[in-house]
Amino acid sequence: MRSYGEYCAIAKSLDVVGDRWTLLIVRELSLQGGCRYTDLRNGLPGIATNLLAERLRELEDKGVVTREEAPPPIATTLFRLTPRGEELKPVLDGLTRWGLPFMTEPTTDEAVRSHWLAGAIEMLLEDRKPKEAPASIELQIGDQPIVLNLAGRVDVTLGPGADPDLTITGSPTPVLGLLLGLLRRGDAKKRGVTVSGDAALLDRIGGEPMPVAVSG
Amino acid sequence: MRSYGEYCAIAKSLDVVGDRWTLLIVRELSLQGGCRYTDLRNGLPGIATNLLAERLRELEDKGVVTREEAPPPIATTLFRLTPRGEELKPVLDGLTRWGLPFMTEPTTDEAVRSHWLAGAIEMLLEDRKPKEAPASIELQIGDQPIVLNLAGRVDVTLGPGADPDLTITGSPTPVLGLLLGLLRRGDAKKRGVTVSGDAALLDRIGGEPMPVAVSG
DNA sequence: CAGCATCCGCTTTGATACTG
DNA sequence: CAGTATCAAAGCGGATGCTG
Repeated sequence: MRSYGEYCAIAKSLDVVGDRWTLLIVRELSLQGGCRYTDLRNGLPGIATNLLAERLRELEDKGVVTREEAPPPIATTLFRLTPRGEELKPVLDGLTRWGLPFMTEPTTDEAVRSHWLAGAIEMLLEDRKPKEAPASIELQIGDQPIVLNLAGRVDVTLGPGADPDLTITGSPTPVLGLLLGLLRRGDAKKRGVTVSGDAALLDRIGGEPMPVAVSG
Repeated sequence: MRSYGEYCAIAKSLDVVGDRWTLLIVRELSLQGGCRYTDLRNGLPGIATNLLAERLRELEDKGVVTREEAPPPIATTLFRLTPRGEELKPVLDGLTRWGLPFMTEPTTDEAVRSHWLAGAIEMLLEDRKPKEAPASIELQIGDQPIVLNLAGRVDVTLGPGADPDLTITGSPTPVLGLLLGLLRRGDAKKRGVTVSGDAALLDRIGGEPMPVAVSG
């Protein structure tokens, strides 16, 4: 990308991560940790493969990403954020927060990936009864289950959980609305959400009040 | 800009503010408040005028910017951030922080504007002796003076201050280094910084420790 | 298959000139 | 002052092909 040529910290940042796709690549690496090229393509539907390769090279040059040539047993290249790259987390969090109001029900042509939602969920939810016994909630909303582990704080992992205490199934918006306490259980049910297990756990979690679209 | 088509808050944000120049336009309006078209052009050296016009229209459509047709006595259009636009501040702050390490001495082809630096300064500095009498420091580093008003907190304004207690002149990097406490007064002097007035005020201000380039 | 590189048509950007 | 209009250059998207 052509530099803005401004002696300004914001412009300098955008000189590095302001290109199309670049911050989304950082998002992938931030949410998923080390990724293979193929994992990245999967998490960035629609990116042209040459662009992905080029962006990765640029990010490597600029010290945001490292390329790890894994030894024989794995035999694949792993891309990873450098510490400097990890420092972009506050920027990603800021964009996540700001973008939440746009998260109305996904249209049919929109890609949905569980790990994209996992980041937002982890940022937004808290364990309101941190002294109670650990418990887990499994969400069925994307391409794979999302597991919320409650144990003083809310820890989010992907993939099927071992015997969750509560399972929630439905489309993204009302499920998120239910989790955030913006939608009552009855209203969520009307919008196709299924709750099975220890529903009391819903009162245990919650987020700061915010006017997100998921409530609408 | 073509939408990323992802059901992800970050991608949704970038669908709105991810275009080239867009966040810098938001920066201008955030730092300067209401701006005329010409003010924006001035704060965005290098932008093509058709692009500025197009971006402003898009931002207006998306509810980030409003256009105020001022009445006759002023007879000019004022662009302003909406409340939703103001909510981008955390994103701008995140980018400011992340970009600071890139702020080595500006090259000759880089534009320098005082108000770009003012935002970073206000974010980084604090009044460490909030109970002392109010005082002011004037910096001569950009296209216009920057005044730091110390009164429990550090308030930054542009334009010449009325009889500042301390005046600092020099090139941006060492002046910022001096302010942040990363550079001792002697070292700053060696790098061309002039300090005149109540130099004790330098101990009154300071920022959180951070490895910024201005120290180098 | 993973990790690219190349080619080509389309869109976006940049530079400049011009206008109410 | 606040924009349009125009056009060349750069960037992007999509398809395809190559290499270990």
